[in-house]
Amino acid sequence: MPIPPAVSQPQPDAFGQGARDPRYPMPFVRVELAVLSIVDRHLCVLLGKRAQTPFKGCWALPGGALRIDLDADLEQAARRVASERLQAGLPEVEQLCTIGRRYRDERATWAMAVIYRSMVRMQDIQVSAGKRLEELRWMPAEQAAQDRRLAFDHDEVIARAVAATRTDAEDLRLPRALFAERFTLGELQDTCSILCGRRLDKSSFRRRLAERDVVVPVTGEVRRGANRPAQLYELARGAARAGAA
Amino acid sequence: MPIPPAVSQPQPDAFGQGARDPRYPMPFVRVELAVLSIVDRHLCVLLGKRAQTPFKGCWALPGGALRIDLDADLEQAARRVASERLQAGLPEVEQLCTIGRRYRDERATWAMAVIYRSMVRMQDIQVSAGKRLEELRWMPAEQAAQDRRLAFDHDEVIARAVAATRTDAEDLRLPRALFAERFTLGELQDTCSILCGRRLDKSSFRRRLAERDVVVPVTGEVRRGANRPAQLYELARGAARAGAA
DNA sequence: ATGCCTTAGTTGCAGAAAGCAACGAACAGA
DNA sequence: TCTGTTCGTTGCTTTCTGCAACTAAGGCAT
Repeated sequence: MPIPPAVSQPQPDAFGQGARDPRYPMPFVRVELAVLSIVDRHLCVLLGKRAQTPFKGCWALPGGALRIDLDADLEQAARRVASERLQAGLPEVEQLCTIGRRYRDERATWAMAVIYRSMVRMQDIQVSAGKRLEELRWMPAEQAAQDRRLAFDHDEVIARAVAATRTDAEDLRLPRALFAERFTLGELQDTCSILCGRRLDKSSFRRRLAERDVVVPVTGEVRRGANRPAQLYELARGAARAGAA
Repeated sequence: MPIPPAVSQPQPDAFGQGARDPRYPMPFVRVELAVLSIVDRHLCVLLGKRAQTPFKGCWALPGGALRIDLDADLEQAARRVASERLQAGLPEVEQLCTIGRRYRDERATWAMAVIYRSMVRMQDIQVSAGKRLEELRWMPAEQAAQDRRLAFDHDEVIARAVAATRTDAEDLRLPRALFAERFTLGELQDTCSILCGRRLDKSSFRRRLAERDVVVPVTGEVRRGANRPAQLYELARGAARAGAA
């Protein structure tokens, strides 16, 4: 979105003016991350314990201020914030929603938060609390989605992130980063089952995978346990994200 | 989203500081409206012809700058912009997405647009071009969604708005404002068919309506034409928006 | 009044899609 | 060789949707 020319006009217009008019200050913009993962067979969200006011001591989604000098666009802002706060960059990020309102506090002006959602494998991300964070921890997402003690309205945001993740999984839109390069269909079903929050039927699950070309068998490769080995698969290119109905 | 206290810190932090630091200017924020309606049995989007640079002479979604002095939150900003640009307030608005990036132009800094989507009945809204707009017009949405001549990336935004409207209609999440207080099932099906972009089967459509309690018959009322009269219905309270699977 | 045309509303059936359950296949270990 | 495990498939039931036909209820022309 380009900035309109700084023509001096009495008020901001539908299609122009006002951008640099000091009488119309712009809000404070932050980017927040809803990083989800599966920990111990449960969908979890990464939360940080705030070391500073406001909401000092409360758990909150990690985030940071938008830096228009550093970030080319919002998604890159999300990635920068991620790499600064967490020790690893996020693979795929998906915009979830944007919240903006006047602050009720006495320090009140106006603040916005653009929320990005991302799924990662826990082992791919180094969980270490950045500066000004007392702690960084994986919390059960369902639970966090109802925890009114979270900072701001992050409980509602998490609820939306969980819902979006669920509908994605129901439609077999699977985030690449959540899986190893190769996997068995059993592992895949297990993961999807956790994301969907319900038991999945084996035969029906495989039928849907086949119909929508979500996965491709990796030729001639198997893995062994104390039983029949399982065929290995990988996500079909492109099909993962676009593999909806 | 509250604004953190204006403690002077060297850089904006994950959970604090920086809001008022002049070294970290905030972007220009606009609110844009994707107002959809059904005109002449076609899904259309309301576009304005820009009277000023940038994109002078191009068609674009109507919008306006966020006014943190006037708007309590983003949704209210969308409503204010609507009532200023169009002659009527919008009934239901739904956040669609947020776009933000550095501007490539020489006047470049950074600009964001929060897009809101709304469905209205054409007769409920006065289409009259506001100031600095050459013209305001309903354009076929499908067509506009592919029209690369639109200002900014509004073609893509319209495509997303159409897609969101379509999936809503497929799941029988129907915007109240699109319908009269009372209507026949034939009219309802006709409207949904246009939103979904496909022919709908009568019996299946009515079965789904019944299962999900989307509509309620208005007792003893019918309407007459040159044939059998039709039962009148109204949208079930609450069920319209939450009536998904 | 009778027949014809139109749209409203219902019913039956066929096909698609998802769930349920059982079966054989392939391995390790006893 | 037998057993226990998971893998992978197959057959059937259930559910949902789409197609088509049918009846119902009016207006209108004859």
